[in-house]
Amino acid sequence: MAYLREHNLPVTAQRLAIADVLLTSERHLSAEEVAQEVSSRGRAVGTATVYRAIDTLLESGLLVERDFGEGFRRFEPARDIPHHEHLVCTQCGKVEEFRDERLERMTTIVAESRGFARQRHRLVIHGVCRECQRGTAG
Amino acid sequence: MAYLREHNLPVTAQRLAIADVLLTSERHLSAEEVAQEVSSRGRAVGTATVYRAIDTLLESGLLVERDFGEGFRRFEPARDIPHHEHLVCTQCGKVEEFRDERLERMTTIVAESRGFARQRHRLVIHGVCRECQRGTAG
DNA sequence: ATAAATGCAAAGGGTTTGCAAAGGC
DNA sequence: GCCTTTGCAAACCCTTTGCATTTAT
Repeated sequence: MAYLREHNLPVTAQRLAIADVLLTSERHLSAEEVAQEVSSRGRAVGTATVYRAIDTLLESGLLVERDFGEGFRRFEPARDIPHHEHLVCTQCGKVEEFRDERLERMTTIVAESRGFARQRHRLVIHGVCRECQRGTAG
Repeated sequence: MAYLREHNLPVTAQRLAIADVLLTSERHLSAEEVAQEVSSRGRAVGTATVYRAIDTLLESGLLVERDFGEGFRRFEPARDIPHHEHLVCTQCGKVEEFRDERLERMTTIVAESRGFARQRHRLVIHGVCRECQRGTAG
């Protein structure tokens, strides 16, 4: 909300609720999940408002968007972690994050060896998490 | 077309044209590009037909789908290459492929260290290709 | 009071589906 | 002829946009 004030933007109840849900979440939420969560906390919000608030948060740099190839985007708070990769469970959808310096270097080397000026990369590993491996059916 | 016969599926002109465009392409085509290319070769096809033909080709294993985060899928023939990564130019859209054994191993190790049974992974490096670096505007 | 945010609903892009017509077998 | 494929259009999902209304400042 400091951001909102700094930019002379109205601090509305909806924006605060949406920002709170998104920026304190431990999970990677979709826009729909944000709307549901905000609503379940007593303050219903329209889909458009969620997307508009997300845009603002993305511009502010407080939020980061992810694409796990599901056909829609997910969002996570931009914590202190500069860059990290994702490990996604193909059964329960759980997402774990990890960081790997070697991978950073490797992508730069590969890019340069082919004449590309590396900008960024995206690695997603799909697998079955420990819990889902135990219970055969979840 | 051998596949079609083997599975007792009708060999239609549309399916052959779509398969020909997709399986002989050097580029990573989108569904729309396939439709355009087929049409430009004189045989107009409906969008639905393109998608249905793509489904068949994906099931057959002759075609592989890719997601470069553009909001739609691209397809490439499943050549002999078992698995490879992608290097995408953020200016002209050119896609280069490369293979890296270390990356394969690395993803397995990372996944296992976190209790995941690795299934697959997806790495896309974004950058600016040599040609686009030369000409400032293209 | 002004200027912006909200919410609804309609529109948009990519993809899928229903069904009558066309076509391979 | 039987059965599948085709093609159109409508439907679908996620997201964006238009516009009247509400709200923060």
